[in-house]
Amino acid sequence: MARNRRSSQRVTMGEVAQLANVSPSTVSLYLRRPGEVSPRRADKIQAAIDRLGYLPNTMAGGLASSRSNVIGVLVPTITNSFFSETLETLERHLRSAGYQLLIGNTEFDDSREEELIRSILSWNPAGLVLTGFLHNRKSLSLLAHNDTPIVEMWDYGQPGLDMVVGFSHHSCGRLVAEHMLRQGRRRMAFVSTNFQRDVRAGDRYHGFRDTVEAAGGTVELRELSGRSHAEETGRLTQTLLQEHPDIEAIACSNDMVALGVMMECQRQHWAIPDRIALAGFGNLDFTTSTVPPLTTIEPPRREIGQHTARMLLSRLKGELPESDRRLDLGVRLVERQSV
Amino acid sequence: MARNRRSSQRVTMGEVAQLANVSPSTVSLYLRRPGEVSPRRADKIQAAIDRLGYLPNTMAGGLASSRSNVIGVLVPTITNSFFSETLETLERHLRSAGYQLLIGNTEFDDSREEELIRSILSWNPAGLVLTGFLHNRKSLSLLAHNDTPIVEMWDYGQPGLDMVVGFSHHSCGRLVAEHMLRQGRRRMAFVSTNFQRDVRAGDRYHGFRDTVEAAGGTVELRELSGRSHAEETGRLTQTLLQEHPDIEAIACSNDMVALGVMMECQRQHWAIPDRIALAGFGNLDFTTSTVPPLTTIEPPRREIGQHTARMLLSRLKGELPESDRRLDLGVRLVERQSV
DNA sequence: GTCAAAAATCGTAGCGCTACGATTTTAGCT
DNA sequence: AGCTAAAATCGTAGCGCTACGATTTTTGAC
Repeated sequence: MARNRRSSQRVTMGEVAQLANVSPSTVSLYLRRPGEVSPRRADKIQAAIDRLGYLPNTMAGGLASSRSNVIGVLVPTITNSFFSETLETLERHLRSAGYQLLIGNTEFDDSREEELIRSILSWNPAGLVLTGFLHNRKSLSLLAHNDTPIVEMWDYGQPGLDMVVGFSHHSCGRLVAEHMLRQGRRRMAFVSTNFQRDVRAGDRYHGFRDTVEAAGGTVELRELSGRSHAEETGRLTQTLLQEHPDIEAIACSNDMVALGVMMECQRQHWAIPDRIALAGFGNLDFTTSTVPPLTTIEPPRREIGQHTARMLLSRLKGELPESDRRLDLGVRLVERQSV
Repeated sequence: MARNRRSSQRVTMGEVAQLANVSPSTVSLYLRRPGEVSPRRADKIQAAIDRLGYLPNTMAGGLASSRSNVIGVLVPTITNSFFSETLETLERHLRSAGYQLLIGNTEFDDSREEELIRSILSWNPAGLVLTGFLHNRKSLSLLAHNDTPIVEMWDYGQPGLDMVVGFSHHSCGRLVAEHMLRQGRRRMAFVSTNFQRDVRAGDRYHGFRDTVEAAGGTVELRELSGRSHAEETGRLTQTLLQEHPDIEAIACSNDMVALGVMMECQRQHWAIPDRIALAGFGNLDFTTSTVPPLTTIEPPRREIGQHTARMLLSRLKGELPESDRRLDLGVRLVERQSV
């Protein structure tokens, strides 16, 4: 059944034109602006398209128009509901506007990010979405030589390259700290994924520590070696509370870490929140189901996707004023029973 | 600073050639097969590329060679560690072989899948990766008129369109059932996400029910209205156990559902596993941290990605015999303390 | 019926690159 | 030095489409 040599793309616009008895230009026009073709031809063209199973060749179109419907998106990892929900929303909004997402995984590594930026720019994308403000020197130079619209998302508070949609991670830390202080806690700890890996976790820590210390409290820091891992988190929690048995509250860089801490507390029979208050970050699905339900920070995951899409789209239409290129979506403390 | 009208792609291969004092063909050759260019020119060309910040235009290249380095991947949702881990692995393996992933979200909707297939085929992709065997009529016809290599992943046991990498969901159900039967349970229930939405959850249910009933047990089915939602799961569990207080074991279509059930059991003081045995599917991160840790099925998430990539790559090199186009990776029961 | 204006259609010239055969250069002999 | 084979380089002709100005057809006022 394998008909041709290779190239799955067989039917061309010219063949459609021939069958419909019009010129290729008319077919092209019909595809791009159907309203400008007379109904009679439009029907014949559509019939020919259906009959032949014609699919336009995106590359040829993109080359000829020197525009592309590609938007590149780089996230540290898609294995993480933070970014995957943003991606899903972003995808939905951009696709309905006719754009195609090219997704890349930086794995929290800026030289990988550079490689991906290079690869995506070679598609001549209509836009580019990056996570955070941290890019290496070469990436910055690549982007500087390029007038592609760029959104930096999931952070806020630095100038940024072009457009910014996110929230302040420092505020997240502050919010948790204020809540714990309000509950009368003073001796705190912060258990975190690795700062090297995730700079934004570092920002949350600083917001937490600054607020606690300003109120006369203390913060003990524990950093995991990599991403959150239940076993390591358990061990870390155990030694933390052996060394500092007076700790009254633990803030975590994210909900997975908080879950690890919570399970260790259950094993050790340290009651939450009576003996130890606990808070996370992310408001992941399971946080409503733990016992007790986890107090956490709700980051605007889907909103980031939605507003990134909106900004990019209006920017591409050339109607986004300079003043609207920066958006702080803020965060919300979700008060449950763990603090 | 905005120099040109539009088109972020400014420097062409011709300009590089001019600066390096060679013809454009030589630059092209250098980029594609560097070994065939003399070291002297190679250096000059590389210098020119660096100096001008040249980035090749993927679309032009793709059009000219009528090949593309694009591989389309369709998953039901990326907001789910099942698929996102497969995607991450797939991405890593394929990118290192020079391919670019075009990811689409079908949202468990086959007309959306069709639209995405159309959109991806218009890129003239080198390969296509789909989730499962269920595709609508038009999708099948699109694919039939097209000799793009296709992998259907995350399932096994049907003929498939071309290549298949996955495991049997029926076996997952059977494995859980056998384990529960071994523990002496007979009156069972299955709490599931919606079958309409996720056909594979239905297969797991059938595997479970068939095995239990063959051993003389009973299975009560409860289906959620959509994706797993902690609150609805809790309600469903409560009424299930009111109506059938003799139930001794609950199998769930996935770990999130199992977590919802577990939390409801805790609220109602039904001891797990003494009063009720519980099992999930997926072996998600949190399953080691629950109390008690959850018995579940480990699907080969990363292996699917890895073998899909391997198969696709060797197929693209034309060296994958017909006999190696189908791979059952199997699953493993992870015995913890909930059953 | 005639004619100008508007609408519809068409032809041509690329977009930036690759494939491949033609041509030039180099290397290795005698 | 002269010659041949191999290696390196180049020129040309597209890939399938879009942009845009030129041409043809239609419309409707008189």
